[in-house]
Amino acid sequence: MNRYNFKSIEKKWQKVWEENSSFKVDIDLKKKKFYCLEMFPYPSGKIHMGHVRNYTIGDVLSRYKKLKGFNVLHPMGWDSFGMPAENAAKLNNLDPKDWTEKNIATMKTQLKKLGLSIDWDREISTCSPEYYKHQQKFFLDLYDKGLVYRKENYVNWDPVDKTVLANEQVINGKGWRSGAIVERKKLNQWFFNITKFSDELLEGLEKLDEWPNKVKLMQKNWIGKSFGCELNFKIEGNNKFKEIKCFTTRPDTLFGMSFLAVSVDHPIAEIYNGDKEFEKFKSNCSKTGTTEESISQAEKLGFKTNLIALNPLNDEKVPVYFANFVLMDYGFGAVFGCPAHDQRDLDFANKYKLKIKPVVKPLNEKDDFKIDKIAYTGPGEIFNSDFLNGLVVPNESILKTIEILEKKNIGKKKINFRLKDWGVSRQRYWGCPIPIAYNSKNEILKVPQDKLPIKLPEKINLNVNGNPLDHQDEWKKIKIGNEECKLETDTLDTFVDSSWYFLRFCSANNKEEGFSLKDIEYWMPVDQYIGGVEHAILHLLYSRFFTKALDFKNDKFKISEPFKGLFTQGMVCHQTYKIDNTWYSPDEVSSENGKDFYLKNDSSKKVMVGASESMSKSKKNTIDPEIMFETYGADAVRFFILSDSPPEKDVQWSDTGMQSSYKFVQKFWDLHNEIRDKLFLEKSKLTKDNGIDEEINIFTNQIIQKITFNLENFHYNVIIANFHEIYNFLNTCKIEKKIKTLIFKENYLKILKVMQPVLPHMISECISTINEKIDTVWPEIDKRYLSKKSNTIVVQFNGKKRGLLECENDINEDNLIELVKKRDEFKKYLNDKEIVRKIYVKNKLINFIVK
RNA sequence: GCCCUCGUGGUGAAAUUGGUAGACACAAAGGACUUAAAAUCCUUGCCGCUUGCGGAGUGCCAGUUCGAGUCUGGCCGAGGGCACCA
Repeated sequence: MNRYNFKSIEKKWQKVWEENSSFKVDIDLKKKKFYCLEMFPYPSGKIHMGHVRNYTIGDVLSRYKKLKGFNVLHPMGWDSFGMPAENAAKLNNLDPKDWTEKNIATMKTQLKKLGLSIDWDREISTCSPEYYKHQQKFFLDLYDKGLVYRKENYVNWDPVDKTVLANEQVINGKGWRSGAIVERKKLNQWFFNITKFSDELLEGLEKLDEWPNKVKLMQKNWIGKSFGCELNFKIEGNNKFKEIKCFTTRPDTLFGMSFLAVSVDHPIAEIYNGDKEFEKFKSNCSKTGTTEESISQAEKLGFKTNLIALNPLNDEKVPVYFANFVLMDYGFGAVFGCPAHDQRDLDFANKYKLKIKPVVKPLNEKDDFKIDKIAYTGPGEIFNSDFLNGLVVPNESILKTIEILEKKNIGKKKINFRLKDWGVSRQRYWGCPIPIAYNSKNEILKVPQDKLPIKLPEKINLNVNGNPLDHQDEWKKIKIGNEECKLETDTLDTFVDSSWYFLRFCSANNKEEGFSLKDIEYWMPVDQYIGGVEHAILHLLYSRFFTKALDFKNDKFKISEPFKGLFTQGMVCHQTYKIDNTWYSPDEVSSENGKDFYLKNDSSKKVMVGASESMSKSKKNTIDPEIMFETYGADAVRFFILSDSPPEKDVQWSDTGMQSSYKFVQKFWDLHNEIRDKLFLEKSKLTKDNGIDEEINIFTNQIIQKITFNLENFHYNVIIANFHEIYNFLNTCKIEKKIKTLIFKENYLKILKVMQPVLPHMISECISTINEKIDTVWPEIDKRYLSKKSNTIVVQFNGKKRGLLECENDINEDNLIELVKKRDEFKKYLNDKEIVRKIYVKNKLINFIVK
């Protein structure tokens, strides 16, 4: 038997694809385009299983669409600016550029080994001046449009990475990369005015019907639009502060107000400058901080001021508190407290013995409706509220109240967003330089076009405090007009790099422009974007913003959303192994029975088997893709990574699963060779056999139908099951000696074609061993074979399945009933019984209701 | 606390619109072939009794329906997101 040698055959086909530029594409107006894009990798060193899964999914889709006749753009590049390069370089005295380029070379080789259908002529790397020079132009373009500004403000300062983090990059009060506790620091920073597009970004979500709802919802919550009312409260007790502004979404509960709460960062805090008690309270607040869990448990705390606020509706006087649950950066940093209808306010009121006056009662409640420990936030009607009484909550009450408040000049309608502007300044070397300079008066000047790009200096000393670029005095010098100026030394957040790379792929080799309109008009939007859900907010929201920012004040740019379809794949998990606090990798442990694990080099040491978790270097539960390619071949790895779970869910790596995928490849190859001998060799005599031909026609068309459906719907795990069905069917045919007809041969070719996207190397080889051309056509489905000549009909009595009946196709109800009555096994259900009702579902089921 | 998603055999999972629950695989047990192993193939997989059949069965409890994994309501559990966001 001729064993399948994946090593030579995979190499062979990868070479063929490379030499023929098989996946190189250009605009072809005669063809429909399909732009398939997977999130590009950060070149950290080697690819990991997450990449394998991500790129396999995209590759199967791309190859399928190509066979379907689409002009498929499937590019790859490198998100190559960023801190790991700088940190690694610092540590080992290297240049970030060298480190990055070496990693790219390694990972590119690895990706090629996976057999991806990439147009490598379009490869891009964001750290190359060829890429970032365009980004600098876009920065200036956005600056001209007023979408970029500089302001001094408090920033999230990561003391380990010595850089500024965006709000989104602060997770639980810690830097997303370093894990260090983030500090507050005042700095001059560059901002993108993403909030200008708050509404558009929100509304755009509704049109993205090929995005997972989960992601859309996360973005919606992140943008956090709320509708309410801005209110002015008169303040007594201090000459300087006569008024405090509040934002509320529940103006209709204003009659229930019993205190006013402001943030400790509110301007009125000035009154308490130097007050020891207040300082103590303030530092207490910052201890509970703005960070999650700890805070959610934290008690509601207040600091009573000497100020009095007047309820604008009835001049009722209420106390003013500083409160730890009010944040300065949302609304106006002040809220009115209505304990009856807000749980936080209620907890606060109970603690400080403040009045609790209900003003909303559920319908059908009496006027003595009382609030105890739980605030009432449900629907109902307004009461205890003078001229607001009787309004229906919430539909009528909020709008009507705002109307009334506006008429009385007390407040006005207001829409508030949670979204904040995107701070893009980073005090790092390894990023895109910001094309801005400052003259001696510290005025902001754009770097003129003829001085672009501002290239990063190379081979500089990175082991300095703060931003290495600050120390590059020569590099900083730039002459603008007649003025000696200094370059901005901040570089751009790397999320800027990835906010437009999908446009660059359309014109990857255009030296003059970042993209050409002609190219993006044809290729954009990305038809299918595939990546991890961890980018649901950051990257995906920034990319949407950047696209809208380019579109802003630009009639020629006609794209408003970059990604038409989005698919978020799950993670690759593996069990973890641990002794005490030391992690061990899967190849350091072994097990005889699959339950108890011991160290390989010391079998007396029992290993604790932990939960299956997402593969990570720190837990050492990783499997190296390259070792898998070498052991089992790329096709088998592709097959396995798709097989076990639906792609949107996490998948558990399993050695036995991997081995069985390998076995599938081997046994299919063997079977193929037998089929080739029987059907495709010159000496083989093909016959005609109506029974066999019918059977193979039905099977082939049905399986192609299933595979096509599953491809279109990302049910890739089911496709693998379909492949097993194919093997099982063909193998049964072999055993039953049915592989001998001309029709069989035709069908077998079709079957090979639909298997090609998943197993491109082996199937290409299979097709070439039977001297057939690998054409670019996905087989048509012959619908005649989708409906069978006969059907298995379920026979039910009173809704219970009592048997099956094989009937001719489209049998009419009366004939079917006759058939059922004839059968012995059904007689016991019909004897002495009256048929009350019959439900017949054509070709599927008949249900008798009997008495 | 709020919002979202998901609960199907020993395991990973299938089941386009309500219409044969458990496809396909992994693991296990038994068997066939073989001197043996590998490979391959077959059978079994909840409960009850004799082959055969009957019963229960998709987290739990109700409901709608001739018929519910699928629809509705309530509960329990797991995962994810957001957060004192007014």
